[in-house]
Amino acid sequence: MLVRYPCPNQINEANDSLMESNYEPSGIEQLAQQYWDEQQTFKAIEDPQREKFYCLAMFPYPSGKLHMGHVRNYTIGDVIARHQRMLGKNVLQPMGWDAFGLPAENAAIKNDRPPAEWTYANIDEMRSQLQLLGFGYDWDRELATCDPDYYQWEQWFFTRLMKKGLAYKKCATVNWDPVDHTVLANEQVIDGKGWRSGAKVEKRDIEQWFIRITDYAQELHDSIDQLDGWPDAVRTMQRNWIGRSRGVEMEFGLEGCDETLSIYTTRPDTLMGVTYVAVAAEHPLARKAAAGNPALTAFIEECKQGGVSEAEVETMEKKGMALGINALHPVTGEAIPLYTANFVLMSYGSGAVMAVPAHDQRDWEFAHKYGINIKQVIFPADNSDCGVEACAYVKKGILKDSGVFNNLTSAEAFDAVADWLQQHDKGGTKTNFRLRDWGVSRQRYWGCPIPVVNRDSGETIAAGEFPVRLPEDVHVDGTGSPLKKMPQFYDLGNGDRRETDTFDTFVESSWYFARYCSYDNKNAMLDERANYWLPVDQYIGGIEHAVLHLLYARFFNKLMRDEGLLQHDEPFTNLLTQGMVIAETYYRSNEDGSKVWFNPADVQSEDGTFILKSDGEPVIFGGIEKMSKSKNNGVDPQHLIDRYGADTVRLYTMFTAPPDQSLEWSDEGVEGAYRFLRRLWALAHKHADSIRTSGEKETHSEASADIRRDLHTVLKKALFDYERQQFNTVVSACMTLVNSLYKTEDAAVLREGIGMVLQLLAPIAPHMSHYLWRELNYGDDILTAGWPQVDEEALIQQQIEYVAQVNGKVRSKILVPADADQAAIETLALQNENVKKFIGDAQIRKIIVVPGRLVNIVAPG
RNA sequence: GCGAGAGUGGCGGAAUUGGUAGACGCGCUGGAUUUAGGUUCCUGUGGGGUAACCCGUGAGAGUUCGAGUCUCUCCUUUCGCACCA
Repeated sequence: MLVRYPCPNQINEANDSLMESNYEPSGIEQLAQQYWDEQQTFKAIEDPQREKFYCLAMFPYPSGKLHMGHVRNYTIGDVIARHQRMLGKNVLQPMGWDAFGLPAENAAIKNDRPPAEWTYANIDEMRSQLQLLGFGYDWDRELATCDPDYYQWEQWFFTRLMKKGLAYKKCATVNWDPVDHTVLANEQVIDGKGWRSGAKVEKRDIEQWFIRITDYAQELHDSIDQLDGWPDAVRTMQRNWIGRSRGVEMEFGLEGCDETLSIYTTRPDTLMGVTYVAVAAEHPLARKAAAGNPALTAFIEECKQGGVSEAEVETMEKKGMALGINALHPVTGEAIPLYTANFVLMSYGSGAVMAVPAHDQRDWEFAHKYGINIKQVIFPADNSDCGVEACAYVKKGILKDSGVFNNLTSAEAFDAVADWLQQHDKGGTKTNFRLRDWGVSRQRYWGCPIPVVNRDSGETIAAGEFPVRLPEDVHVDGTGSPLKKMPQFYDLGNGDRRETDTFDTFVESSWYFARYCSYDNKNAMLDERANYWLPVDQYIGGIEHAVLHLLYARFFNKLMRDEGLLQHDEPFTNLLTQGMVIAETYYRSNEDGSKVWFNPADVQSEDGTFILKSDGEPVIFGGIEKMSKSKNNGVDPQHLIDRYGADTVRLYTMFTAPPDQSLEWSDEGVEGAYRFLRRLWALAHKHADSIRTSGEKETHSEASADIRRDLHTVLKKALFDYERQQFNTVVSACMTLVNSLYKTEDAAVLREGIGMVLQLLAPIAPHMSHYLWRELNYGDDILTAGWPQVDEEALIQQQIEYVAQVNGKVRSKILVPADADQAAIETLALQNENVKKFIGDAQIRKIIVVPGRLVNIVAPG
């Protein structure tokens, strides 16, 4: 009997062996998963004697069903985890749920169902889909961020930060929907209007909690240098986001009052060219000036409109209005007009900027629009012509018309201006960061309650007991957080009111990687096990998280370290940023300009146009976009698993594109992946008997030696590609191996080659690899069978084919004995007829030999 | 607006990192098997040319014996921009 364990789908087959039938994935996938289950293969146990490997893919938001982006993300993670396991490491690969967030509230409004219920149902559905795909998770460690056992530690930790002064309250600007009376996320602001009400969104300042990430800006910036396992693009983006800059901070006086206005600039060399100062519309100076000035009042009202996102603020039309008050230049004492402008945000720095139109393009455009003076003070060092009539001169140079700073270079002027300000007690140099403190308050229900109590006296105190439990039985109607309507939640008596804001969900995702290590600890946030597993050896997730999530997680790691909970400085040693899964989009326009999107599966191409299968009428091609519900271009992984099995889905996502590039969906491509697995299955089936009984390296004819050289050459490349995580070419290599093996009948070579393919494929298509490994008598468990090794002797060849070039162009190919020296190679090349022909009468200037590759004869004619 | 990427056959992509451009797969051509369709197997497949050869990696310049790869300019496109996750 060949079947070692029962298979429910195959019991009615006439033959007992699955090997005798066509490739039928569901049976072998169930068997393999059952085996891993029984063996507890993926249960992670701390063992200081073994080298650990912590492999983590970013946990999903439980939005409903798994989508292809998830499948891709978790397949990459599982391939890496299984590969490391086969290399002998003690692997931890956990899974959990980033379960708080806005979509649950939207679904609650739509379906009149509490967010908790919806979330837990989604988690159940998605968990079973992940299990179908055969991912090797230690499910004992599963966590959900909406579980009080999880978020109580976050609440406890926040109160520790409060005690250290690392958490504090201040005013910040939010998007306000004046009709729904609710705060909107940037995502909910569409063209400056609320997404549900359609009302024009306003800016509003409210009190919120912040965490002092700026206290760690320097360390977060400097330790990027240590992250050499991260893509350069991500490191650069983080560096730019933190935005360390050296500049000067100074005080501008105000005409007719004792107060001063603090302003920071990275270009103090242009200080003598300042011709106006702009403040935010919410700035006290602007409000004061607006009293009794209807035009200015109206303008300030207008500035309140629109959203708060930086992209929106930076791309809108720049507008301003003079306040009729003057600032005083810190050096000359000259009166400088004050403006209020819509692009200056109150919650940004001091809410005021100095403007030098001659040397900053945005200031230049603003000055032109409002007829403000433009004063050039920087000139090119080489005296070349550079007027500022057409645009600002933004380069550095020599100072003129700058009083005591005349004739200095920009660099010299930087220090001279800073010194002057310092001596006159008006400012000095300052290192600044673009990074702002992290606002963590959200005026939403489905999140972790911020564990503080507001007292009648205005005092705010930390909660004393954890968890501060979020009530789950609620009704959400879209007009603000239900918590605000629940005295049983917030009213603590004696005028004490529990905070009804919740945390930004980025707080939960900033420390989950550590909690997996101490998942069952009821008494502490983390324990010693965290120091065994951390840092995460391989982190995998979308490039869209390059800045925010990854920066916050790095920050939290350092906070936890400084609380004594962890030892290491950085949470993620290696980072792989996977690309998106994209597909074609098709639509029809409605009369009102809105679009109806059709799923690509329902569209077919006919004579270069696209038609909907159901009605035969044309649809418009909308480009290739990220798979999404809104564009209706998603592919349901469940259908694919049902039809082709998990191995085909996994193989396809690995084969179609390298992990870090976007993956364009193709139904034909899935067929191709399925075809390859069938071809491998058929090859194994054809030779099953001889493979089972063959020893390795028994008979080797010359033809077999050639095939073995091909096999090991391809294996060498595949092992290299595993190391650099380029899995698409690993799959290519497996296809090449199978193609080669179809050309031999040598049982020993077949046994060696098929074993090689199964091992290379074990991380990618684990079910079939597991099954065939046992069926063909290679061993009990392919995961514990080690990792294939290249036989260097098999690679040796007597003659090497060289490319013969003349002047860099390929003219011929020559066979060269493997031990030939440079002179012999040159001679062979020069003897070649075609090479001779192309040299002709020209004089040979140089001959370049690249060992093992090519010879290039330089003979320009 | 600011920051970071990406452009290679009909399509997805490869090129051992400056050394034969197009591996592997999809699609397509022709053939075999099949009652037929499907499956499977074999063959060919960047463009031009009878051929010798010539031209080809978004466009244009540059460095080099040699450039898809390095440098500069431009074009197109994707991602992020602090309350989507």
